[in-house]
Amino acid sequence: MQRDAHRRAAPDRGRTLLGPALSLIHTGQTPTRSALTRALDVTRATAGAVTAELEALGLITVDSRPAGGGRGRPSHRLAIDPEGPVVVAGQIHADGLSVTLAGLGGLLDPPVHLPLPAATDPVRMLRAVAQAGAELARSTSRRCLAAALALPNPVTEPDGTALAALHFAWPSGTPVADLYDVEVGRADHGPMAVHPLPTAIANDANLAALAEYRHGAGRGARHLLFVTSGHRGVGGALVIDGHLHTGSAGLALEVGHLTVDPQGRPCVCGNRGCLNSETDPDALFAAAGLTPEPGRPLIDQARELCWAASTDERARAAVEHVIDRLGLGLAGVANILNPDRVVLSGLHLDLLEAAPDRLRAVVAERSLWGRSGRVPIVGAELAHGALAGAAELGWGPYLADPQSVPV
Amino acid sequence: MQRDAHRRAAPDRGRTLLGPALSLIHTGQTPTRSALTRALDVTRATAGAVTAELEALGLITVDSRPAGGGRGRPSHRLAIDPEGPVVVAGQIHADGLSVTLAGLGGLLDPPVHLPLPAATDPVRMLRAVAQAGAELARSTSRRCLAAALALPNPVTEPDGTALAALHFAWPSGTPVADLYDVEVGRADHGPMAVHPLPTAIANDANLAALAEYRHGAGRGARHLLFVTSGHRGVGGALVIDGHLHTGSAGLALEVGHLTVDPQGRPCVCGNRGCLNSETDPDALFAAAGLTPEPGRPLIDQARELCWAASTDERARAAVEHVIDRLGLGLAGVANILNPDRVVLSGLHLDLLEAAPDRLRAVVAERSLWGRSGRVPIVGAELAHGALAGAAELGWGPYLADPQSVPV
DNA sequence: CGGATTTTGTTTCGAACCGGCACAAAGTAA
DNA sequence: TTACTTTGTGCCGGTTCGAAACAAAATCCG
Repeated sequence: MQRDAHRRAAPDRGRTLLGPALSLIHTGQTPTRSALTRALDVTRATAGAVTAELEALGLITVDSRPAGGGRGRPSHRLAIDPEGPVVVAGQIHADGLSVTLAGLGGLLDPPVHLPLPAATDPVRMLRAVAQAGAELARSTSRRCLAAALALPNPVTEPDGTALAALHFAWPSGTPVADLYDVEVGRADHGPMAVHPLPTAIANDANLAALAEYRHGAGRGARHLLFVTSGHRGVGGALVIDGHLHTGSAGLALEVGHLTVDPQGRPCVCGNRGCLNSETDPDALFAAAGLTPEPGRPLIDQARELCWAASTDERARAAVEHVIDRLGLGLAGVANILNPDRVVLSGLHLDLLEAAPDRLRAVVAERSLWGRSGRVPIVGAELAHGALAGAAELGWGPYLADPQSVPV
Repeated sequence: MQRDAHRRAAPDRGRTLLGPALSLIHTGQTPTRSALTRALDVTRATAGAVTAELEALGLITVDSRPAGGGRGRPSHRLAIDPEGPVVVAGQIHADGLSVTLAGLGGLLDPPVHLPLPAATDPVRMLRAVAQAGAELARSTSRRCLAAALALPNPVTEPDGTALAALHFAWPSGTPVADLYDVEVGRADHGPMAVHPLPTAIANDANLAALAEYRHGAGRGARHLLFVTSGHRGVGGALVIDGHLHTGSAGLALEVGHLTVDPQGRPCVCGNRGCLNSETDPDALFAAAGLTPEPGRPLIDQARELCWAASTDERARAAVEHVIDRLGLGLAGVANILNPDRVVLSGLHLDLLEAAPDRLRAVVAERSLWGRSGRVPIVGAELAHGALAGAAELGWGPYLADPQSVPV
């Protein structure tokens, strides 16, 4: 008679543990109640109550069939509810806009890509993202809880203005957080959306770092240094014990203008040999003595040059030239931050894969403390790191307090 | 009839709030129960219970006479009990050993200074510190709760071994934490000491940063960058939201070998123009075209050179030369960490005071984000920062859980 | 000077949250 | 089948904190 009963009333246990418990399930670390008991260091009774509460909130499901294993009573698998709520995750990048829906567990729907609108002023671009997200939200039966956006520019905190949006000539100080909130408020996200829909924005490198930390190559690290390279230049981010360190104004880890070759190429900042100008596609082509074909995206051609390093002598030499400078920059930052893992993305990931041993050797050579300073350098694992990070940003308040999820 | 009653039994409130409350009183932020109520965001009832518990533990006193002020019933001042427990704080530096007793509130007894023993092997130096501390502990009627030590070398975590103890030729990897614990265990700290006396060690720059954050020039900062220069070279430390960031192995912020002048002076690390070799006393004298007098401590002469900058043209030029390089290094680190305050100590403090505007201008010029990157640069306030930090280290467990203080 | 007002401190009660324990459930091992 | 191991749940109680009423001690103001 107890089977298929109505969802039980909220238990009198596990209120403050809901957040940590959901975060563990969200990152795939605790597939069973028993694992939750150990990870949270609570009694089985408490873990059971927490599980029941999360199930009642419609966030997780408990597998009806036991998952066998060793001796003793088998545990039931806990999983993110595939029909649970979603957030809208968006990204603005040099090529256009990307939008997707994201449930818990780091699971993204296949992203929708839109070309850059003809007018790239802030309001119209943010409106395009908000409307594309609203369309996705209307198309699903799942509740929509938030809309979050990744930007290719530094974002100040706590006011949420964008700085130096080079690609789109946005004025520095554009209040992107406020503008996006307005546009999301105007767009119709359908009857299943929370009203008003909470919004959040952050820098794409920071968000990609957060996503890698929770669902990708950064799992299990304590201090994760993330470095990426793309159209905009070099972006860095630091995750400390699960929290992004964005500095007092959101401007930490802007490592693009670290000097790695005093006699190097000139940079827009006025100096020579910045990490930006020494490890971007132009630097790679210059080192190879080649000129990129006009018309095709520069970043794609640079990646092909990396892939050619195993067969083409000139490509190999160019890759090594750039890698030596990247290694200097990474060692400098690692000596300051002493991370226990470094994750590379973008063009830096292609450089790493072209000559992993050389990059690791250069960094180790410049690390101050020998063995203690030897830090693992690995590649990013997520295909859409910034989008996945935007999803994390949107989910943030609900992961901290699952009871704030509307019924 | 209630006056001078026995200390009341422990109340049924404020157990988990004891630590935060004591920390607030410890840092002088909440001199009254009413301020505690606001700072902890609890009810007056809870703040009152917390206060009573801390008083019962013998850690604080409540002033019997009201402290007047505005309207309404006056509040009673809360203060650290001057007869409360102490910890032994020690420091090993190039000139010798320093030891003192420290109560809560950042209050140090006048330190006792000892010359370096003839034999500078680890065991004998640690024994000398432990015995000097034991003598102090025996001489007081206050209970002694811990012994903590500041070392001039990088200290790895969590194992507590010292690296590169240049001045004393200690082998890299010396297990200082274990050795000090043994020596403290052997020394007699008197009948009022906890047995066995807990011990802790850490790097002096990190500890000085922590002390400045809690009791000195870093009060109120969120992200504090601390940089000091002394006999050993440059030491850095970072406090994030009240916690030291020592990196995954305790080796963060070792900024001495940041390159600030590619054509600069050679450094022991093999490169040229490291922050160490460009801002140490030798660099200052070289820039002035002077040779220090033999016999007198180099650091003292360098400080005198800084003080002479206002009157002596050659000293002024030398100070500005060094300051320009120090500014480059500070800007580089600040661009990575985005702190909201920079505190300078040691010779760097003398440089700052000799030409504060120039140093601030150099850093601002090299900061990436204009106004947003302009960070206050101030001098350290504590006379014995590392010793005060060692006291903080020793008090740490009790600040986190005041109930662990033995009755 | 004396009551009104304001602010602080205390007492009492109850709610929320979690551990301990006993028991039940569901598998494996022999 | 029996013993054992491990997992899940119901019940009790303890700890901790908030709400509210009350009490206390000052200033304000007529």
